Amino acid sequence: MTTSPSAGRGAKRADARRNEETLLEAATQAFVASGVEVPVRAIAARAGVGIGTIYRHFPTRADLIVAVYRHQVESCAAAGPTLLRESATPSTALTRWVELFVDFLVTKRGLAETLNSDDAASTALHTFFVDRLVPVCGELLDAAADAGELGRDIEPYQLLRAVGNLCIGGDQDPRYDPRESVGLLLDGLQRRERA
Amino acid sequence: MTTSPSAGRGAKRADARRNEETLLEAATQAFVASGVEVPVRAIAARAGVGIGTIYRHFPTRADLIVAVYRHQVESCAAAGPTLLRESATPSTALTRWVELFVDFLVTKRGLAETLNSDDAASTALHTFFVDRLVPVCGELLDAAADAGELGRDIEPYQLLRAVGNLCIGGDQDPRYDPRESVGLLLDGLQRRERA
Amino acid sequence: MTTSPSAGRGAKRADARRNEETLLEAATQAFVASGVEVPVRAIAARAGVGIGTIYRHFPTRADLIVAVYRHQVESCAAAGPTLLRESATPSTALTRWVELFVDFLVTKRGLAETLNSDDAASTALHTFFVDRLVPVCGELLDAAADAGELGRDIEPYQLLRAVGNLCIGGDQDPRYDPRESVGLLLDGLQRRERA
Amino acid sequence: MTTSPSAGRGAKRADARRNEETLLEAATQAFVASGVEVPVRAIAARAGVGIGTIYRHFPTRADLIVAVYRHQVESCAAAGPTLLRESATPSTALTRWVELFVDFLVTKRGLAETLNSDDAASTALHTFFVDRLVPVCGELLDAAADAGELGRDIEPYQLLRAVGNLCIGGDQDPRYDPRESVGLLLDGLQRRERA
DNA sequence: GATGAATGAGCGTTCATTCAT
DNA sequence: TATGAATGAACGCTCATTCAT
Repeated sequence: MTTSPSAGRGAKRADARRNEETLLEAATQAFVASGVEVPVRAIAARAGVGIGTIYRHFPTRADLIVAVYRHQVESCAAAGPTLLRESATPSTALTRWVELFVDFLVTKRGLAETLNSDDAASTALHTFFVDRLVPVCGELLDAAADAGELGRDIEPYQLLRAVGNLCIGGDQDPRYDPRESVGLLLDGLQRRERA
Repeated sequence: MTTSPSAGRGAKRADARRNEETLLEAATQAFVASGVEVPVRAIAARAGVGIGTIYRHFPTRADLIVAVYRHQVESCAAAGPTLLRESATPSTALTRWVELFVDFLVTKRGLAETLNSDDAASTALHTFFVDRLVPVCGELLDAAADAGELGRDIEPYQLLRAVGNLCIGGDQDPRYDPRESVGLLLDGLQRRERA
Repeated sequence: MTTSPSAGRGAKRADARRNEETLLEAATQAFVASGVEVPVRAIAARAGVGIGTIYRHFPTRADLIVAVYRHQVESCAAAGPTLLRESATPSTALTRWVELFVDFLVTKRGLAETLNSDDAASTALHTFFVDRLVPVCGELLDAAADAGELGRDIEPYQLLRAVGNLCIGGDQDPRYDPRESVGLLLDGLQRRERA
Repeated sequence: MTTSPSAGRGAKRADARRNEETLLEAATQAFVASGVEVPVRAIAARAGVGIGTIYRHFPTRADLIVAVYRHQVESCAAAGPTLLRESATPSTALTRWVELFVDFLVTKRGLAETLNSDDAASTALHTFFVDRLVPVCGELLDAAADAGELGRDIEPYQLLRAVGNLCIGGDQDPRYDPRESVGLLLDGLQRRERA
């Protein structure tokens, strides 16, 4: 983001930085169009750069995916405390936060699927999501529990995984609505006793 | 289409039949070890047969997958009416049936994932599951609704997909328990009012 | 399978003979439908016999092809002397005989092509044709030359190959007519002097 | 589409260009040795390059075949008008042009055969030949007809096919001489009346 | 730093041929 | 003798990854 032309050793940086931006945009589009498993070539072509350039900036596919979604994951993480402050109840904050997460996932074709793969690239991606979102989710769950609004104990990781899973295939199939599923899950969470 | 094991009028059938069993076992193991997308060669190697043998018995990957899981899906489908008869309430029957389905899915690594893929083979598999299980699930839901035990309307397909999704990655990761997720979902289903 | 209790060693023969007939018919049809390169399996399927049966009767593809066309090649060979006797001039006999040969070839999809291949099977086929037809063609050419009706000397093998080649692809392509080509060739043969 | 060897603005082009040459040479040799149906792997091996390199330069087999023969077909096409100008009579020009075509075909083992195949690659090749050579042949035929030197009407496509067919197997077999066959055919073409 | 040509392992699939039944 | 199940080499093709320019 530093545009200062004077910088000296920063000169190349500006170029590289811009290239990286281009790459991220292209990857974002490619992920939307073809899923995160899209061939690297396709991303390079979309960005109008050589394939080697991708590998220079992002040695593994995970690096690229993480980079593409970093901002949004950060936003989502940041939204937790905010929602907690601004919502009427912790439970409402939790619901709204989960909805944010779902909105994010269902608009990223193939992302939820990839979070469950077990190749090296996907594991790194998974780790990134977990590291950033589990703590936030934990705070929301704790607050709701402290307020006595939760009928059950649940680990934040368990909840995030459940929500993430429910989002898989959420586009493409008109007979399946991830939001409805997540709604049920959250209802179950708040229910005090079982039949 | 005659599957009766006694029927074959040819002498060779016994041999081929046994080979097919071997193949199915190998495929089952391979699916568990590497998911249903495992290369055909790997299955052949595991079974100790030539690659052509696989193609003779199962011309498409979908044929093989369906064959591998047919018995268990049929069992699951058959269990629906039985549970409905033998359980104290339709709601209990539904819960138990879903648990059967979950038990099936979580012990088949990669199966739940594959149900969400969109290549030809996976689509056939998906269709097979849907055709057999959606009607059964629908009966159970209807019975529970008629008994006033359901707090929400839900389409059987939607429920099955949600449950199936929650089972993804259910083994392998000790921090995630699909049964807990499904329990929450079912609780949410029975909940009458939302917070 | 032998139902005649009396027959002795001739009993099996009849069966095998009939089987061979069936095979030849099936092969003939298959050759027409898909060319002589049709997979062995397809011929077996068409004949309703096992694939092993083909290999028992016809160890190589050439054996089968030769068997299929033997009758017609023999007929063609036999027609030479007859035409020579019955035609007004040797030259007319030659023309008519070539026309017979052309009629044979253009109705056998892929046969003319195969006569030019160089794998083992095709070579055997080629040899069979040459052995039977070259002498006949030679007699006709000699007779025409003796009658002073030929403007040029030509070896019978050379002529047969030329005619055979002109027949390649004679079906299928409406823009090419082998008979016209052969007509030109024969005209050229009778022409006395060149421009 | 720019084929000018100097034009490339990238440094790498020279390298790739040379590699393409190598590929074309290897393909030419492989076609001669085994026909144009030679496996792609064999061409790659002959060129000493990876199989992917072939696909990079020539996405389909047809592209490769056309590339291999383009220059010579173009030369042949270009020779038509020249011969017409420089020959004593249109008929002589036609004869010489056909001889050029024959010289080309008989030195490309398997090429004439392939022109008659019907797979996608061969069809493309066929089309390329037809598109380039039929018009030229047509001009020569027209000129000869206008000069009253032709005894027969013939379509240029028909003539080219006949000549092409006569060249099949023209090497390899010392008993068959395509040039003699073509000579007869051309004689037949000029002959005014039939016996 | 950027490029994109080259690589080659790996995939699905076909089919001639063998051989146990 | 007939069968057809089994074999496995071979093919076309894709694409992640490396590396010379």
